[in-house]
Amino acid sequence: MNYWLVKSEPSTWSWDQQVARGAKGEAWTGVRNHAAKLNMMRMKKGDRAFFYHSNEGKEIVGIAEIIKEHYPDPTDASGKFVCVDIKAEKPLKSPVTLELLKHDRRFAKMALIKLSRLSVQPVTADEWKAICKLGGL
DNA sequence: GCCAACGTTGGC
DNA sequence: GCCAACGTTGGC
Repeated sequence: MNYWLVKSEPSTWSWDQQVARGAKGEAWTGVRNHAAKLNMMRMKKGDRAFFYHSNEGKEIVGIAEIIKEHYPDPTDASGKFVCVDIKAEKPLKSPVTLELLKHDRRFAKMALIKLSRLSVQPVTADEWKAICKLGGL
């Protein structure tokens, strides 16, 4: 299984809204960046992704599961970009903030720290485990 | 195909 | 609200 991190501004699409969608999940649309697109194309059904709130909160709030692999983004008229479907799996017991990650050397290589604008990014198994632990899981 | 101008993201 | 980083666009 591979691990990922996806970002959303809570004012646009929040973890609570994701949870409210339940098992049917929601299409993760609107990504218009090729690096992020390539990451989405590498996602497999059953992969897990951290759900990060950018701008407001700036913290990882939950874990989502990829339930449908990439297909053309219906919100993209050009047809060049893709989306995947994800569903909320479970929240972190305590959110893990960007502040915390920045001050822990284990996460210094994460795209979240180094490439702050990349909205869909890979997470290593080690990073995944460490963040789950920090989040109380 | 280069590069300046411009737009967007997202932390601060 | 500012600005750094970085992606995209368009003139040449």
